[in-house]
Amino acid sequence: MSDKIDNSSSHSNHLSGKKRKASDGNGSNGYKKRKISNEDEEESIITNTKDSIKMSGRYNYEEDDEDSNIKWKTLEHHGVRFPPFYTPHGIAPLHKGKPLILNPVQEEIATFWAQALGTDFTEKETVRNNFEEEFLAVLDKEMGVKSLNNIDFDPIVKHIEKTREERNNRPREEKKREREENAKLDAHFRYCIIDGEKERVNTVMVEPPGIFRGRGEHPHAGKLKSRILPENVTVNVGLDNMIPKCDVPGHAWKAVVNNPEATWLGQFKDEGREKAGTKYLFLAPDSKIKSKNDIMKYGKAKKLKENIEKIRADYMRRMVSKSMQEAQLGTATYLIDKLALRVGNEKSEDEADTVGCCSLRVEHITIEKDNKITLDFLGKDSMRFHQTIEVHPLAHKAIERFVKGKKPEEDLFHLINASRLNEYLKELMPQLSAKVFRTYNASITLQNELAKYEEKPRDDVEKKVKFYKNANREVAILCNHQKAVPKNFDEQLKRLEDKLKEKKKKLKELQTHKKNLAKDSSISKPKMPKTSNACDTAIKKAKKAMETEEYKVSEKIENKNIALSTSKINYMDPRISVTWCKNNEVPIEKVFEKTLRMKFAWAMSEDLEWKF
DNA sequence: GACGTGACTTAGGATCAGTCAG
DNA sequence: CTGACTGATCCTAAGTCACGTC
Repeated sequence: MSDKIDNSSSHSNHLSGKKRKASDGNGSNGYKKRKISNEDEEESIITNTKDSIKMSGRYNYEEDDEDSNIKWKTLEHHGVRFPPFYTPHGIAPLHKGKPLILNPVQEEIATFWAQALGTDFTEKETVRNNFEEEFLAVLDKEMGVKSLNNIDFDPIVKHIEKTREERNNRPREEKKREREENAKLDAHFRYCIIDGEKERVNTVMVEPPGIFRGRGEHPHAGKLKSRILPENVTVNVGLDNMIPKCDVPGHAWKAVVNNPEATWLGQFKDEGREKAGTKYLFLAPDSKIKSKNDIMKYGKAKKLKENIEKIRADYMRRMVSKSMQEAQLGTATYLIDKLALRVGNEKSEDEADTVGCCSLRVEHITIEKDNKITLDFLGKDSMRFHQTIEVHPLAHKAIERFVKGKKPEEDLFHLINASRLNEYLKELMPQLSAKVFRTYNASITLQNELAKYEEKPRDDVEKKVKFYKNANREVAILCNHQKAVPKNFDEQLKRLEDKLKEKKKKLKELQTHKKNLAKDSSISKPKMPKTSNACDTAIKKAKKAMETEEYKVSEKIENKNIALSTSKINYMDPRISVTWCKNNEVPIEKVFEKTLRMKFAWAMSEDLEWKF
């Protein structure tokens, strides 16, 4: 196979596979399907229909107009990687004390379970029931297994532990070699050529089989994810580009399509799981396409900023409308704006019960006195939102009106939904949708917080970075970005606090020593400065060390369950950070790690005067 | 409108790799 | 040299939103 993509950015016309030939015929449902004459195999090439397909298979790119959906003209890549097939270990679990001999398919599934054992996950009733149902279904009837509880997976667990140990204990060299080999394989799939440019691909491997782990109380947690084979995978390739070779022997892609209206290189679906959606393999965040989308996203948020007064006035007006539906639109928009809530699309019974603004139920809200309300619900990823907030008196009144006479399980905003709300937002500003408020509010919060910084000449970079992180934290809190408290948080904190105590003690000692020295300059103590001047220097240093520790402790506490990274990656316009850093002489790498600097390369050279 | 779904962004946790103190 | 810690990267679930269909 050609390695052109791997090691050069030059155009490759020699990617593996066969060059596609001209097309014929029309197909169905959104794609145009064509057969290619070919000696030994049939390949169907599917081309996106919509408008362009009118032109019998070739796009006339010159005619692309502004609002065309075409995302690229040429796209060439090596397809997708598959995880290795399962190698049976032959260890039998015990069924009622007797070895249960499994075939490789059964054994693989038993091993998934054994791998998960020992965690809370496998103790959940839903998980056990789902897994039991699926596992028993693949066992042979004659085995007579009636319950998961009758199977002892311990032999497999032991085996897994042993192999893990062995793998860990391999010589350093061998591990390194394996890593390098893997990196090489990865590199083969890691890049594509899109519109003549070499770009990184974000994900190159399809998901391995295993046990589905939903978040929160997911009704399907514990079900099986089946092995994805090339027959489940569709690849998207430029019409005149090489078709990636399917290098799993004896297998072939489900389809090869030419869909320049989409940016994915590959997509796959676990046909065994009805409710599972299509998964995609996309480009990396530093790619042109992703960057362009990001720029547009922040552009929209900035536009919202310019119109925010007008928009707020509008939804406040609606909030008091006689029409209940209008009032709900206004109030929901108010909450989305004020609390940075997500819009809240409807969800099915087959998902965890989480909500956003439009799907809030009466049971999620408590009306308090003094214009306050308490919101308590599970949002995306089953993250809890629990806050008591003072709202505008009119909002308070409106909410009282919506709640009246409803049962706890009824919708707070029963006359609207996410798409109705977004429709309304479109009237206010073209392209406006609910999520733009989150981007806007995150960005404006960061900017306002950072603007509070008045440089004290003596502030060093460390202090400035601390200030930045505090601003970042405000945004994370606004967006309710949380993380699990680390398992041994208390120990870790204690260790830090001990260290701080030590530094404090050290400082005290130095200070007393200095006083003593002043009384009697002949005093000499081991490891202590000899002169008053030397004391001053040492004290200064010790103070600094103490402050650093102090900061570590407070950061640890303040970030206990707050995730700063999500807002950095997705919400705060990077130009705010870039310009603040430049204006305050903070090296950008102190606040943006390497991947962020790559993702936001487009923002790195922004003018000092730029404002969100 | 309700509903399904395609394509994309957003999300937290797991894992990996490098670092640092003991 | 080792084990704990940390930051970066990987993984994939879970949202949003537009669009087509009925």
